[in-house]
Amino acid sequence: MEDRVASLLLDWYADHARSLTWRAAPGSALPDPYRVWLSEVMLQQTTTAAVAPYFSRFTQRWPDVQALAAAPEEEVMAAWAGLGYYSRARNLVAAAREVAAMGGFPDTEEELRQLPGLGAYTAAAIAAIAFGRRAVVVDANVERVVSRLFAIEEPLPGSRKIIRQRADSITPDERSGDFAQAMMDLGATICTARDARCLLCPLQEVCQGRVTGDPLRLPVKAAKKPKPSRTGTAFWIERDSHVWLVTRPGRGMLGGMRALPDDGWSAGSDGDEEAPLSGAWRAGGVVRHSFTHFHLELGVAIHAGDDCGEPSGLTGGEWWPVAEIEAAGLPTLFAKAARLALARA
DNA sequence: CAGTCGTGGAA
DNA sequence: TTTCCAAGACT
Repeated sequence: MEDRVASLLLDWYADHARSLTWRAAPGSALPDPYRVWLSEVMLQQTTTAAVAPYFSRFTQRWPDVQALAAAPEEEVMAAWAGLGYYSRARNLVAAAREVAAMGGFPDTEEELRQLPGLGAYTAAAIAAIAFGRRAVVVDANVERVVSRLFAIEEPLPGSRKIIRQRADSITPDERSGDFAQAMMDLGATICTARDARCLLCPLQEVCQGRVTGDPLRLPVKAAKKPKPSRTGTAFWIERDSHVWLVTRPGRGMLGGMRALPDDGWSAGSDGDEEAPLSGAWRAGGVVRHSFTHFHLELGVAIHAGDDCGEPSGLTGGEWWPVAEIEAAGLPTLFAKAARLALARA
């Protein structure tokens, strides 16, 4: 059965591959490793629809890895704003500089794995897709498809080991890049998390999950913890058509990103409501935003004393032209807050 | 190993 | 409204 899977899947892929700008046509020449790498990093935990416009902007602005390596990190971070998981952007720059110094991308899974931001999945994906190497590519799609295909009852994440073994057993020696992308397309369009459209599936005749019962209940997953809810405050301080922005510490939430000053809210505790500046404040509204592991209700406080003397006590930030706030590269949470403040100004 | 780390769309 | 989840990496 194992060797049947690749054949069935690759045949299906020839006709049903999704058309994505970073992807080569099935069976065609190997795509540019730079574009494969960039797309794979952007696609980590991120939908193709969200990635598409960012991929276009990045490749237009930085057409190759040398260009990206030469870019100021700050500009790359700002260009990444809104896409989330910002450590990816920091690692992207670091990896680009390593690759540029090496004279090009390494072409083995093991070497790729050493680059910052490349884990087991991404290294395997690039080795297979960009360099035609046989690699066992396991992402959430593959986990789901394999769990159903082999009717694996053990719940995730404990089942990862057996899933990898099973994925290895069906990965072909040739065209493993197309095979990986076919598995992901199958998981994205047919064998999805909320549906199992078995009648449309090219693997229906070999799928054990379909025979053994309800494939939708696979893979079994451990229950998730409820998200806590936190409150915090962001502060809008405007003088002479400029707003005070800070750059957040490199590590942690929204690390390295420009932001409005705030009162220290975090996943673990509410903000302390302490303003960075004395004087009168007025309420600018509330932003509700959900992160991966907690909900945040962020109040926006607007400084009313915009005609007093030079604000003292403001350090570690910069005055940013309000008219160019879009170019500041604020993460979505603070972009929402800024929008609110500007609407109430 | 389990927690941290964004965001927007779908149900 | 709330939950789930999408081409995971890192600690």
